[in-house]
Amino acid sequence: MDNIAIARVLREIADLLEIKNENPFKIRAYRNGADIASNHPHDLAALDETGLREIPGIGKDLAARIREIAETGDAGFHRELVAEFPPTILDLLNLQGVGPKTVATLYRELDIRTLDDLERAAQDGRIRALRGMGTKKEALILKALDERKRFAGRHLLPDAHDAAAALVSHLRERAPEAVVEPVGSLRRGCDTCGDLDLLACGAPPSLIDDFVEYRLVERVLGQGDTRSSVRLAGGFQADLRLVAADSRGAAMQYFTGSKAHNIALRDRAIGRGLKLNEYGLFRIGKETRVAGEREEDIYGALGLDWIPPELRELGGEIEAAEAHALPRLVDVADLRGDLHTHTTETDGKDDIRTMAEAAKAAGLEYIAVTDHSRSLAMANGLDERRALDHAARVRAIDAERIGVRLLAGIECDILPDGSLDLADDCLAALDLVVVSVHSAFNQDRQQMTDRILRAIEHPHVDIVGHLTGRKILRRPAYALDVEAVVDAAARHGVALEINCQVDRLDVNDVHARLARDRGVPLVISTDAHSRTAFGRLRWGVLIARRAWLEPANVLNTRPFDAFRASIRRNRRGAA
DNA sequence: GCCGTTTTCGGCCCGACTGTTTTCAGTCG
Repeated sequence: MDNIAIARVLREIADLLEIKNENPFKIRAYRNGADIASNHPHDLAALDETGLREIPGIGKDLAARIREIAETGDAGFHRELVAEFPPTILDLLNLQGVGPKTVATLYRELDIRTLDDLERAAQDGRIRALRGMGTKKEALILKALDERKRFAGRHLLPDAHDAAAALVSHLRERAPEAVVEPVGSLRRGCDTCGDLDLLACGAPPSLIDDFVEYRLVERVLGQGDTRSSVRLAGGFQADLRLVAADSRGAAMQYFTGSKAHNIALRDRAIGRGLKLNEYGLFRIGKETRVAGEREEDIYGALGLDWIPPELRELGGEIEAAEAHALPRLVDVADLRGDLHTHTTETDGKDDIRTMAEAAKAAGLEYIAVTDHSRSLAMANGLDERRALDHAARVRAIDAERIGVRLLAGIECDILPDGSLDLADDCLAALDLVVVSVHSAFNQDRQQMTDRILRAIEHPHVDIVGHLTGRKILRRPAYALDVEAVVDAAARHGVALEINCQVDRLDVNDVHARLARDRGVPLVISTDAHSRTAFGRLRWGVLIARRAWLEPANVLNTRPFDAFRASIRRNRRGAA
């Protein structure tokens, strides 16, 4: 049982307890446990009860449940709940406007167990007959059922950025005197976004009208004096909140989240006789305001350094801020090179020189040309002869000193048995070797782990590309013991890539932070297949920032010569 | 269910909006 599977059981317990109208704090404890499990870098199944209880938020009961799930695949407590309620009713919870109380009523009064049951009941007019419900609620349910079919789930980060930017500029035109900006998961740099949260400070109330009249609004979910939610064409939900200009810092803090970070911060406020909400930080009793205009002042009044949004996930940032020990996070401007690019020699769209010029225009000092190897036939992958000829062409252009330095590299396939796709003498003759998995994704966890470990042990390997193979919103990562791979990378001085393809962002923030903690160097690379792709370094940088990476943790922040000296093949005494 | 420099018991984050109600419960973020 991996952490995701453990998290799923805990989350289902929380949802079912909520439908059962149990103690809300018990529900929160389970939900918190699920969050801890899904974000924990180590396998919880490998920890004993004592080890589990050392994790804040995991106590006696949760530790026992997690052990039980790890050993048997399920928990007796979970089975008892499922016997009480059919698990299919959890689907109902995902509908906009349907919460646990409604689900419980629907099940108790009308024996509604599935989305189909619910649709029939709404169509037959049986919902409106229930106490506390009416025709509007019934219509809302039908609407939510319809939208669920069309807009499922989350969106890629860059899509969310584009949609938010267009909406922000619409609002800024209507209220030039106001400060309008994205908050929420967008500001925290999460790798997917569920909705767009926008904050407007010092705007007239009429901005709410301008918001709901935006040309892409398909449905208004709610509209009041200070906030509104809409559904946009394309599936985004957008939320706008208005506050006075002098509450901007408090509101930004509040609406940036994360939820867990905010709860911890408000808890800290209470401990100091203060109350924190979106309008400011107040002294309880006297109701005087201590801070509110600037985020820095909110954190400062709570005895903390200002915390960058990407770190606000309750992953130790509050303790670090208290100790003045927050990292100086890596920034796009720190990056000097890109170590994963393709050309027309395999499946790229542009030739070596065009890619080099584009990298230079993007402000980079060096790139590695890393076309595919032989076994990726679909991409016209290179055999040894072509790889060396291609390397000679790369070096010839580099010798012209065109303003960006070039490394002759390869993205070499890791074959299913863990051997590499090109001969050792060829790999030894290149400047940089990135190795990646492009085949046999369905190997079991042990096979895949052994496969990648074997590749890392190969003396000519410098970097592992897109380690987990995930395609965001399309396919999950393959089964892999990431911790074992990270430890091997640390032993052999191999770097891990943060791949900037917008649907990869692989490794993710959790794994990158684990790598940092174990002393594994990282690189942030575009995997560019055309001259337009260098701009996407910014997405990888967000992952790096969420992983607490400083410039020193990222090899391609170094100048060209220092970078070359830092990769495995060029280090003295490298394994 | 978790937790402890007020506490091993008694706390646990906060507010806006909607619909169905005549004062509030449910949902959401």
